[in-house]
Amino acid sequence: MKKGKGQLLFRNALLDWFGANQRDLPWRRTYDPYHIWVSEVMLQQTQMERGVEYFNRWMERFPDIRSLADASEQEVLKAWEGLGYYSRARNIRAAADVLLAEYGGVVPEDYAALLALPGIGPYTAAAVMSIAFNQPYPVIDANVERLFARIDNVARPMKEKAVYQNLEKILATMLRTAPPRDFNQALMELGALVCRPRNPLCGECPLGTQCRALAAGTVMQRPVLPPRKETIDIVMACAILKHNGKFFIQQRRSDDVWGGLWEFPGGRLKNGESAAQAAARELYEETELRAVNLDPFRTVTHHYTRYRVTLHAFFCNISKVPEPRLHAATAFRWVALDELDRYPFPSGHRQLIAHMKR
DNA sequence: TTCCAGGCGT
DNA sequence: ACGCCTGGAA
Repeated sequence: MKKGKGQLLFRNALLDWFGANQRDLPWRRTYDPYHIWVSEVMLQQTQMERGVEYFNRWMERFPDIRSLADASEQEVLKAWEGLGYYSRARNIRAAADVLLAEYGGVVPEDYAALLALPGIGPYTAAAVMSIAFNQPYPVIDANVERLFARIDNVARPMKEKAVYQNLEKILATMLRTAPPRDFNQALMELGALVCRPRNPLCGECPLGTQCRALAAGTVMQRPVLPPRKETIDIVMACAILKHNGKFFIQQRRSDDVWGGLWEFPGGRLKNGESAAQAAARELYEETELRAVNLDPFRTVTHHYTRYRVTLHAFFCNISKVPEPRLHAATAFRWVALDELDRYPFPSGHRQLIAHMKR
């Protein structure tokens, strides 16, 4: 991008567009720092429409930092259920404790203090500083990277050090005169609504005359993305154990995938093993309970990271009075079908529960 | 059915 | 550098 006059044109066109086109979102009603913080973390991973639903439910349940700090981790995970990346929910909860203990329950207007909180990195700290407090900190998220990759027709990955530092410099310069709250939001909003990853609306873009990728016909090749990693298929089986009308669930360790969430015992098939054999074996290895009457129920698929999981579920019983000994989990419960909703489950297990209730 | 997004912690 | 997670778009 050109310096001086070019940057001024850029900023004015961007701010005019934002003034006329910004969406009416719940956290834009007050710009309360707690609202901005939670919405930024939620929106990092969630499409806007779903994010608004989760945000509104969250604020109803945890209207302020104190109510969040008073809540159990289970309640917080339940409110986050379905969003994925559950460490983020645990981190928000942990940060609320720190804010209460060290900052009187208030979000500090201090970049370094924000950065030191669990789950807050450079992006979120800059977003809270600029959007909540209107301070001149550049925010660089994927929207901003994509927008500038196209404006400047950058042929290298945006994460490259020199490329990234150049972008930081441009934004810092513009923020010397632009209003931080509106400017940063405008960049991200334009990236989300117009300069979209697929099907960008270049005909409606207020920066079209300044876009080098548009002029060069390379919009769809920008930004340059790193090569995708291969998807790995894995097959798993789980045992839905029913005894005296209740179902056995166990809670995953907090340092593991889906930490703190609940599940039916299960695991990966070994070489040459059938799904039913794996379900019974995993149940025994994880709980020392012996399955009888294994009955195929449903097969569901879900994804995490670069794995595609096919999960075979089996109903089963046990013959003797149960006293499980846990080897893969931190707690267990016997729960009636109607009560399962109170516990947070990973996506695949929630699919199974939905089928059980039909 | 496949592909895709995306900041933080380790 | 890599793992975390999911639902919706293509």
